Amino acid sequence: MKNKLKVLRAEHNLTQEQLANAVDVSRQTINAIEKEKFDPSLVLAIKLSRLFKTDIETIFTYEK
Amino acid sequence: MKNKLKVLRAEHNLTQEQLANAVDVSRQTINAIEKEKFDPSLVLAIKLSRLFKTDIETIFTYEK
DNA sequence: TATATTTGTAAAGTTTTATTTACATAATGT
DNA sequence: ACATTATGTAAATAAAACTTTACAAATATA
Repeated sequence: MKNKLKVLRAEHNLTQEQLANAVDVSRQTINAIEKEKFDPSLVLAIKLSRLFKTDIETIFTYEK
Repeated sequence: MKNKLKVLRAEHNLTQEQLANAVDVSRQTINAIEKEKFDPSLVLAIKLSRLFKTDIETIFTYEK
């Protein structure tokens, strides 16, 4: 799964730590998702999509 | 988190097993999600939303 | 250049999601 | 009533998401 987290975060001028705090996870979790080490849980994906006011699938794209 | 899986599945006339096969998980996983024992992964939520041709948040509603 | 901030990463541990096997109960069909 | 199909549930295990601590490297700023 690919994601546009890093770009969205940059557009919103947030550090990984600020974003982590905003969605209640650790900074390392944000970093790991940006680096595509793993996918977020559904709840975290929903929180991120709400924060960035966009659809989950605009941020996270799963092919096939 | 709440979900409308059971209703959607009924509307589409699918058994838990058929739905499980369609989205590549075990029948017990579908049952557990319907019974709200746990939330699906993001990938599974996406697969379900595609199968039922609706948004993730129409199926899964997370409050607050 | 020196300092502070931000990012990348790693290891060990916990929690959550999903699997397999198995069995009991409920519902449907003959 | 009996057999088949569908659902609920449980235990043990595996895999994935996430945490904490910690440190190195990159980037920005004084």
